[in-house]
Amino acid sequence: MKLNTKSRYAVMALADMAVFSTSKAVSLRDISLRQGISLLYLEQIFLKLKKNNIVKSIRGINGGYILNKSPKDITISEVLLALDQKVKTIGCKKDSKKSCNGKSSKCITHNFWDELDLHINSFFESKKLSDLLKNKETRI
Amino acid sequence: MKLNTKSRYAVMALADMAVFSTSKAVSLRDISLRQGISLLYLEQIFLKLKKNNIVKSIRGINGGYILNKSPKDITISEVLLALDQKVKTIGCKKDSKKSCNGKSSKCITHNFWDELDLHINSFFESKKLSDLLKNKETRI
DNA sequence: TCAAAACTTGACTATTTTAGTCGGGTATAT
DNA sequence: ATATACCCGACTAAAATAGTCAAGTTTTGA
Repeated sequence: MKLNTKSRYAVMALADMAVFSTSKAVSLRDISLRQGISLLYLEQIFLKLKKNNIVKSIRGINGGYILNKSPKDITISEVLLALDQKVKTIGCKKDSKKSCNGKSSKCITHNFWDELDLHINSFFESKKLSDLLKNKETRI
Repeated sequence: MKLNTKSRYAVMALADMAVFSTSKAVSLRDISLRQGISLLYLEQIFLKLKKNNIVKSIRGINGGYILNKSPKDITISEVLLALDQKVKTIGCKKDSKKSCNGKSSKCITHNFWDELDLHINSFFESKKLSDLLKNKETRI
């Protein structure tokens, strides 16, 4: 059970932006150098962040990305969602008529997984980008 | 971010045992049929559960597995641990001298991932196998 | 005693996911 | 103009997942 690197990098990159500039454009090249994340990979990630209105882009020389909202208004939940990473612990097929594992009714552990999903997702919803910057002992 | 099926099946199977018998041996064949899980896969899973003293086995005809403790004394945490599935959200390499992403100090999001791990793992530690059986509306 | 039920174990494999890279764009400030 | 930086789809190597397979051993009931 692991968060994938794409999501982790997305959060790292946004935190970087929040630290270094909330007003003027930050280039992916700078983020790449500071955070040690592949530039090409960052492009892929920011494409999604942009599509989900978490950042906006400025093209051309001196261009880059800017946070679309204040860090205190950006939840980690919406960042993960942008990367298609909502927590989904169970594999019980909900889409079909049969609910769990081919059985006709809810499996015995079904409610538990729902509870787990809720527990994790509400954590992500409660956390804002600004919360990550609070600890002064953490550094880039 | 998903729990793997091995862990999910392990929890399902143990819940099945807790429902059907806490005293006499339950064969994997029965669990397989009731829960719709491959018998061969269950064998692999129960090997680990046994190694971690969560269940004990009885060989021969009418053999099977028995819970080693009361369902109220088995935490989900220890089940996942038996399946090598502790939650580990971040990939920052802690083992090397350099801590995060090749940088020499903690990355900006480091504490956040730690907090997340704690949040999830304490959930698993607080939940007992017996908690899963409480909802009378859930059925096999 | 002996066959069948059931556990034991390691090795193997197809499929899927992950973690990227590549190549060829387009926009824009200087 | 041209370098910088965003845009975007396609591709791929490596790892993880979700099992299966083969070849046992142990125990019990007939």
